[in-house]
This record gives sequence, structure tokens and C-alpha cells, in this order.
Amino acid sequence: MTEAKRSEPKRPATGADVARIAGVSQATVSLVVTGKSEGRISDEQRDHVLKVARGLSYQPNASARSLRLGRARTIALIVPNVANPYFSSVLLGAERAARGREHAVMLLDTGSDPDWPGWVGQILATRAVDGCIVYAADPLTPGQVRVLGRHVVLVEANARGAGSVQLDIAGGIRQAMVHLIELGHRRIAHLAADFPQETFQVREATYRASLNAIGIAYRPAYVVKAPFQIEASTAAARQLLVLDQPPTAILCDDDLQAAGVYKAATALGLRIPGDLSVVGFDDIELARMLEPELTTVAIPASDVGARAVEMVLGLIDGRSARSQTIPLELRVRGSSGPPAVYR
Amino acid sequence: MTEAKRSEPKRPATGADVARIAGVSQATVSLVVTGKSEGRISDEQRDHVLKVARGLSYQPNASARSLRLGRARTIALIVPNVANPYFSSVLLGAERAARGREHAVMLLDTGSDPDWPGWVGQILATRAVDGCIVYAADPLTPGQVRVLGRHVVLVEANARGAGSVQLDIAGGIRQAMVHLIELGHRRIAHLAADFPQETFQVREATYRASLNAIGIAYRPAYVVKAPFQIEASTAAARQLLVLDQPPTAILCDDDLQAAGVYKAATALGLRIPGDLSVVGFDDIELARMLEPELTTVAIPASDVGARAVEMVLGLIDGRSARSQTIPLELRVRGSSGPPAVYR
DNA sequence: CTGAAAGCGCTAACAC
DNA sequence: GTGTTAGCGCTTTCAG
Repeated sequence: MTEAKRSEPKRPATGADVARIAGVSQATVSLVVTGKSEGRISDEQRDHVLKVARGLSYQPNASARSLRLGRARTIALIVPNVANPYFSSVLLGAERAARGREHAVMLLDTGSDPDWPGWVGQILATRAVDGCIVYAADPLTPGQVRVLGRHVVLVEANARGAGSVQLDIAGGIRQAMVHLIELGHRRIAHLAADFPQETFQVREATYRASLNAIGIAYRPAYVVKAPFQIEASTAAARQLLVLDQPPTAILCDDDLQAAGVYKAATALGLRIPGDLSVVGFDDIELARMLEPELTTVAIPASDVGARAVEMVLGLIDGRSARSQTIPLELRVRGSSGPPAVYR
Repeated sequence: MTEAKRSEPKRPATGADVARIAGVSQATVSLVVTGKSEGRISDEQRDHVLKVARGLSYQPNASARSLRLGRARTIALIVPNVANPYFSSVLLGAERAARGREHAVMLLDTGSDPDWPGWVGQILATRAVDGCIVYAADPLTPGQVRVLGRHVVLVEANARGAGSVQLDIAGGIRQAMVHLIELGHRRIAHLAADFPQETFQVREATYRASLNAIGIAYRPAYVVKAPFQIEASTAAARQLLVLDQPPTAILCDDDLQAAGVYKAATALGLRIPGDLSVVGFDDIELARMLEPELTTVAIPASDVGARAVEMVLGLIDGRSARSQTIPLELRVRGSSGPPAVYR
């Protein structure tokens, strides 16, 4: 008990504590623990300092360090809804990529609150983050981008004044439509998202363009909207399936909606793909749980997250980011086949 | 252009910049921007400072602030896999609760790496976080808890030396078994998780105890194991369903497994719940997407996250945390009914 | 009512 | 090789 207060787990040890006990200067401690002692500190001295540091279970204070360095090695990820499996995959990919580059991820869920940029900006400004990735379907104004900080990367939404990772939505829809058309479908309906975002407008436009391209007339009754909920999607699908001339295939804006189509079809005694082909969008895990497994346009979610991370990291390091577009890929599974008339 | 360099968006403005331009001291700026100027700074002075601050779009530096305050208003959340919908719900609840208490959430995904405590501890130590929530199925050693920092709350795993939020797993299984037994089932199988964690041992033990309680003999052939994957679960379920005396009901350790049971049943031409009752565990969104909707034991995931947040926040504020147990609730839906023999 | 000054814990020039 | 020192930007007594 002679050596000052022995164990005092109240206050974590500081570099100064280590220095005092090891009988060296604080600078030496810093050099040693950050591994920059090469050729500056003798090996015995270093080992001694290390031992003392471990003894006190010394951990450099993170705030002090990032204050000094001007870097927190943390990036923020802003998503509309983490509980959505698609976004959680993006998150997973982002977190992994960030960790691989020695960065941590701070998560902010906007809950689709339309005026999120304001309060999110507040939170970011009062947190030690070096940059942020924003997953948003709607484009942001330059002002909104600015309040988010100096290093902003947008995903899906396009933006002036920020790097962005875009998805080739039109390409994805086109592949799905070509697939259905090649199978022989001519009565193809679109179970569309009941949201105003640009991405969904693109999907609808591409759906129409694809029909147009092979001379199929667009029928307003073949386009119904539903939010991404199972009940609403089921109801909307039912509406299509009880038409006088029901579609032989339904293209959905989301895999969840496709699940609704399955339910509606089952309720009406229709078999998939025999009586009805279904194509989804996103390729979340659910797609492989449905029976039969869902043909769907896959978005490489975790890859999207990873690329966005690379992009912010680039911005932070002073490289300017060029926007990039990620291709989508149709995954053909059991839910699509030739229409009944061809069998 | 007389007023020094006009716009210089390179370096963010500091409190000193504001002070200089506003012609006041840095202390005044601090008082004003933190809203502590009441009765200390004149109203005109305050408004003036505020105007200048806004003009420079001044934001107090987060690292400096938390260095000074010793608080970062950030907590870490460590989960085995964010992409798992159950964990993402926990995350969602935690993030909301944290934000309501002015805290942000840093996310760390262990990917179920068995030696996560080491590297996670490293990351936490080098980040400005005030505490952490750990979702782990396996109990942690006191040493592992210690490296995670001073304020640790465990979810599901029990631990000495840390607060914890526990789930009443046994109660949940019991409810499910009572439900099936009351419906008249006597041949009840268990599609168990193929993982060694305590929670799964509890489930198996409770399954047996429930059978035992009403004098049903335990049949080894009625217990099969599968990981939480659709193919493996389907195969395992099939194994049960092709027995000479197949079960009339299957209790699953996870909703994903239940989805596998559906697939196996469909493949064998069995109807749910007519020929087979199925009960899941977790109540993720998938439960309501299956046809018929799945009877399952609901874990209030986002509530679990929220409670864990309250608990760490308590620890951080110096209150000692008492561990608590969250009750689970059986949600009866369409996948369970009386066995065929009773119809 | 306002300003001066100390110091949170760390890193990196720069001396010695 | 090792120590001294000067801040990073902020909050908060303490004087005036």
C-alpha cells in the first residue's frame, strides 16, 4: 500500500498516469502505445512502458485522440428503416467494409420522417464522425446535403454536391420484363409501390416502355399500387386476379409485395407458376423462403453498402468521388414459367 | 473584402473564430451556444453572437466537447448479425430509444465470430462511446465483459459483473406446448436449433418437461436439429414427416425453420394446419407472410432493444442496474389447429 | 454581465 | 534516445 492508491478503478488511467509510474515522459508513452517508437525508444524502455500500461489497463482516450488527430475513424450511415431486410443488408455490407478499413459505423434511422435532414444534421454535428452515407430514395437539395457535414455520399438518390452510388433500376426492370415476355407472357401486370419516389417512377416507366417495345398495349387496370405491407399487397394482387381478363404474370416493385401476390393467388386457388408467374424486386432472404422460390431482380445490397463506404473514405482522404452505378441482376427461380395457354 | 478572408470553407469555424468576429470572448460564445447564457449574458450580446455563429455555420467540435465533458452521448450495440430480421428489430428499438434520450448508436456486427470480445473491445476503446449493449447468446466471462468498457449491458446472455436483459424463453416454449396440447396434439416434434447455446438447451429441456408434465413419452426420433437456414430446415422437417408415425405438430426454435416445415409439408402434400400444426419462435415479419400465417412465440424485439438502452443509460448515470426478464407471448395464428384425428 | 485562464488527454515538432 | 512543449476546441470556475 506504499505505492500511492493501489487499485482505484474509478477513473480510467491516462497516458500521464502511465508516464508517471513508468518514470518516463508522457510523450514516450504516446510513442510506445501508438507503435511509433521504432528507432526512437530503446527496446527495454518500450517493453517497460508497455508492461506498466497493461498493468493499469491503459487505453488512450478516444475523444482526446480524435480531437488531436482531427479524425474519429467513424462514419455515419443514415437509412429510412433498419428493420427492412434490404436496408439491414446494406448496413451489414457497410459495417464490414468500414471495419476492414478501421472505421466504425454509427447508425441513424430516419423512420422515413420527411424532415430528417434537419435533426440528423444536428446529431451528426454533435458526434465525432468523419463522414456519412445517406440512403435516400428522394434527391436531396444542396442545402440538405450541406448540413450533413463535409463528406457525404448518397445511395440511390442522385444529388449535386455529393458523391453517389446509384442502382440501375431501369436495367433490372427491363431484364424482368424481357424474361416474362420471352416466356410468352403478354398479359403482364405491375404491382407498383404506393410511394412517390423517383425510383418507383422509373420502374413504372420502364415497365411501360418494355411493353411498348414489343407492341403490347398498356392497360391501366393492370397497374395497381400498394405499400410494402403484406395485407395491402395481398388486397392489391387480388384486385388484379379477379379481373375479367386477369394477368398471367405480375411484376412487383418489392419482394414483400410478391409475398402478397402468393397469398392472393393461393386464396383464389391459382398455382404459381402454372396459372400465374410472379417476379419480385430486391432479392431479400424471403425470396427463397416462398414456395415456389421467387424469381426476382437482385440488388447486391451488401455490395452497395461496401461501395458507399469506399466512397466516403475516399472523400475523407481528399480524393474526389465519381458517382457510380451498380448493375442489377435478375435471378430466375421457380415463380416464373410460361403462361397457361402455352402449356 | 476588408473583413479578413471572407469565405473559406476549408476549415470549419471554431468557437474562437466566432468570438473574434463577434468581438467577445470564447467563453461567451460557449455560454451562448450551449444555451447557458440565462442571466449571464445580455440579450443583445447573445443575439449578436448567435447571428455571427450562424453566419459562420459554427458547430461546436464534437471531440473537443466530449473530451471536456467526458461524455460522448453515444452507445455501442453489438449484435451477432444485423441482417437477421430479429436483430435488426432489436437495433431499431435501441436506436429509437437512444435517440429519445439524446444518444446515438454505434453498430458492431460480430458475425458470430467466437473471439469477438477481443477486437470489439479494441474498437470500443478507440471510439468515443459511453457504454455498450451486447446481444450474445453465450454467457461472457467477467474478463470479456471488462474489456468492453465500464458500462456494459448484456441481452439474453447472463453475466456476472454486468446488467442484463433476459428473455423468458422457457415461458415462451411452455405456452406453445400448452397451446398444442390443449388443441389435442400428442405427437409433438421439436425442430431444434443446431447450435450449442444455452437458450436452445433451455428450449429443448422445456419441450421435454412440457411433454413430461402430461405424461407423454419423449421420443428421440421426434427431435431433429437444423441451423437457421431454409434448405436445412426443410430437410430436417421432411425427416420428421416421413416417419412411420409422423408428428401432428412441430415446434420450431425459429420462424425460419417453420418456413422450412411449410416447404417440406407442401412437398409431401400435407395441409397446414389440417394435417400438421406448426409453431415458430421469434415472430419476425415472415411469420405473417407465410400461408397460413404462423402461430409463433413473439419476442418483443424492439422493446428488448429499448430496455437495454435504458439500462446502459442508467449505468452511465451511475445508477446500478438490476437485471430484468422480459416475458414472451404466444401469438396464435392460422398454422395451428386440432390434429386430424379429432376432426 | 463579461473575460481570462485552466485543463480535459493526446500527439508531434522540436530541443536536448 | 528521450523529454519538453505547444496546442487541438471546448467548458467552467473564478475575477472583475
